[in-house]
Amino acid sequence: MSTVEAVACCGPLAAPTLSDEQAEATAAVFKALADPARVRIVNVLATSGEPVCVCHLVEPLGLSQPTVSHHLKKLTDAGLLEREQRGKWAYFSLRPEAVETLAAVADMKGACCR
Amino acid sequence: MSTVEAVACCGPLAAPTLSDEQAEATAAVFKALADPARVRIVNVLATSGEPVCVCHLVEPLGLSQPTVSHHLKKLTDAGLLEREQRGKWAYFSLRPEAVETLAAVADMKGACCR
DNA sequence: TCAATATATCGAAGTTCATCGATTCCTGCA
DNA sequence: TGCAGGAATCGATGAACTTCGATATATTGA
Repeated sequence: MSTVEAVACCGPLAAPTLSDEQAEATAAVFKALADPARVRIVNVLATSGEPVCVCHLVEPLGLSQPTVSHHLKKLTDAGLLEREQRGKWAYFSLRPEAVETLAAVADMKGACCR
Repeated sequence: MSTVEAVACCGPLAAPTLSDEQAEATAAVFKALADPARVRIVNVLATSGEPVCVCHLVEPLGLSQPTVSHHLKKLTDAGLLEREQRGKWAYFSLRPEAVETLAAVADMKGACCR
């Protein structure tokens, strides 16, 4: 399914031309963020500034451990997160490249209206 | 369901604190963009610069008229689009306020890494 | 008022998704 | 080598989503 991360193939919403693949990838990136739990995860990682352990996400999210793991996988598959193994714990962080790309994809202030 | 438009309630991904309502609204905005057809619609509206008639969207999208209408409703309900009736035609355009908000919501360059 | 055209709504079918409990996999330690 | 604990995968269930054809609504012009 996701042989290549969506964030690496997506095109800006304001792109002059947008291929079918780019439109699909762009939608996939937004789909990765289209859930309250995943918005929370990204928010925690963005405000933390450093990698966060899975065990520190389960309780704040109020979801079961498998469900949190499921959401982390979706975000990682989309290319937004990076996984790092530290001993028996798994740490996740935002990929700086993805942060940059996402901001560029969602920014239509230049090309659009008026 | 959508008594209030999501884009009016959403909070930035990098917000220092994010209420449950904000997380939900932010996810709803991304969900509105989580489909290739809707990405295409937004792209057309962003590059067009002026309102676009529904009849000019059906053919390029390669979808049936009811399906295009469905996607336009989703985007409008989220607060991203504005509908304008011109005679028997319906014209849609990006809401400038939503363009501004979306860019701010997706921008984590400030709070995050580095 | 009636016919024609553009758009929205309805109902249905098939697919995808979120969530959980149970289980498996992996890592460090005794 | 075996055990303990953290995290990922599996299987199932119910909800939500996309898509279409058929139909309803709305607007114009005759």
